[in-house]
Amino acid sequence: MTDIFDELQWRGLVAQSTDEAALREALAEGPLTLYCGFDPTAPSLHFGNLVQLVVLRHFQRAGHRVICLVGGSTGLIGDPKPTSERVLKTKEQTAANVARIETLVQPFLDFDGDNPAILVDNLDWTASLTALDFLREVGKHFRVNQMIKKDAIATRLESNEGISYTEFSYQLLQGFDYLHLFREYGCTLQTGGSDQWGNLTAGVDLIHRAEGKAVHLLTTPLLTDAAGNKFGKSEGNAVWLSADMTSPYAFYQYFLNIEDASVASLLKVFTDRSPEEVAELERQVAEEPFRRAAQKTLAADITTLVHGAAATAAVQAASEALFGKGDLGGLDAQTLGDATSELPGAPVAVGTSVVDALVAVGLVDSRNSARRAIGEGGASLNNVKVTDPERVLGEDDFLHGTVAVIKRGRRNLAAARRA
RNA sequence: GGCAGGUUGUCCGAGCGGCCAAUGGAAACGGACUGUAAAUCCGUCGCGAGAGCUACGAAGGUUCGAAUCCUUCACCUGCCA
Repeated sequence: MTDIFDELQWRGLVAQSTDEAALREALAEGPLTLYCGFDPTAPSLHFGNLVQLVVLRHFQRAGHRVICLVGGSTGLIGDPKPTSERVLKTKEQTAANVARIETLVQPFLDFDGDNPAILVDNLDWTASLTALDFLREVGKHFRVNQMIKKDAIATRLESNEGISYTEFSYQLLQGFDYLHLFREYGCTLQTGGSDQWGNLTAGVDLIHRAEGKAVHLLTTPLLTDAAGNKFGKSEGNAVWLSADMTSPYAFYQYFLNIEDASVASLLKVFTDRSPEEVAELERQVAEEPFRRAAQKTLAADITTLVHGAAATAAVQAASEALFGKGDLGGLDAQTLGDATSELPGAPVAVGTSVVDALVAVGLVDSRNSARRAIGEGGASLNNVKVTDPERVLGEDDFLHGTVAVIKRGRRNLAAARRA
């Protein structure tokens, strides 16, 4: 499988593209330049952005020139969400987010070699642009009649939320990025999530009008589980790529717990596994599901990609120790220490109630729900179910005198470290 | 600027003076089952041990008593200027 388009298609990374035949041809003719934008709406990138990074990675490895754009200016405006108006971020916040994202992106692409990826910030070419010039040079090419037909805009216009002029203008800015990169770098392909289609086409139209040239788009599908829900939420929180926002342990666990029905497709999307390897893992899911070989491979591969091999090894060992059979008391101090260091936790003093410990350690967010959890039989201490709501942590509960493992539900663990 | 409608818990959405911490749905969480999966069934779902406290855009007011009535403000929507 040498054809990049075929490969992306097999991996389930192609949702929609402009003129597929023309794009295939362009890709086959030789290296082209493409870009994908990331808006600094948060101090990190998340699961959804990971899909885009993986796509860029494939393109770079196939010999194409990749531009990674961080939206220092578009982030100040805000991409219209179909549901509601965004709250504007301050310039300082946005700049800080840009800086974080620029470093975050480094491991996914090769910025040095002989086909280096390029990192750009659209603030560089929009900051000095005056409103008048922008309206004259960019705005003149846009028809409001078309702009209001885009899904996100249309939805907002119909809702009682409305839309600000600021967000309405977003597509102009993003379109201008593509035009700029087309002029500066000869960029002729933009990739992005399928929900971005409306914004992406803005650039294609703009280039067509301003330069009379046809350029390409390629979008990735929204990844959903068997029930049609978006992936990328763990415990109601986004799965972030930054270790300080989603720990490598939580990150690994998220993928380890992917439902059977979805592992194969995620393996294709996120790992470099070949069709043969994926087929073999699928077979194992069907025949020996309890081994969860596919989930383990998926979790290990992605964690390695995002956090590196060392972090993966640590997190795998911790998972083995904490979820392996046998009671925790049997673990030696070293293993226990390493394993629990991967867990979220908090210092807890001898004599603290289990209720307070559950709260302190972050497994529940109020003492009420801690009590509820115990009442439901959903809390355990060192893998032993806690039934007495008055139970207090004693000396002996801190294994090796240092840490007690608190569990809520089947798979949420935290460490109560002796204060 | 005028007129009309709207703002409820994570989300959607009832309530229209006491019986409302607030119907219903979704999400989420827990238990049973299994495999740290899915489906299914059962349960929970503001804070507080409790008395109680805090909540229905914000601030005041009327009332024994307000999410429900009045006033002002903010924001949103529509129509008219």
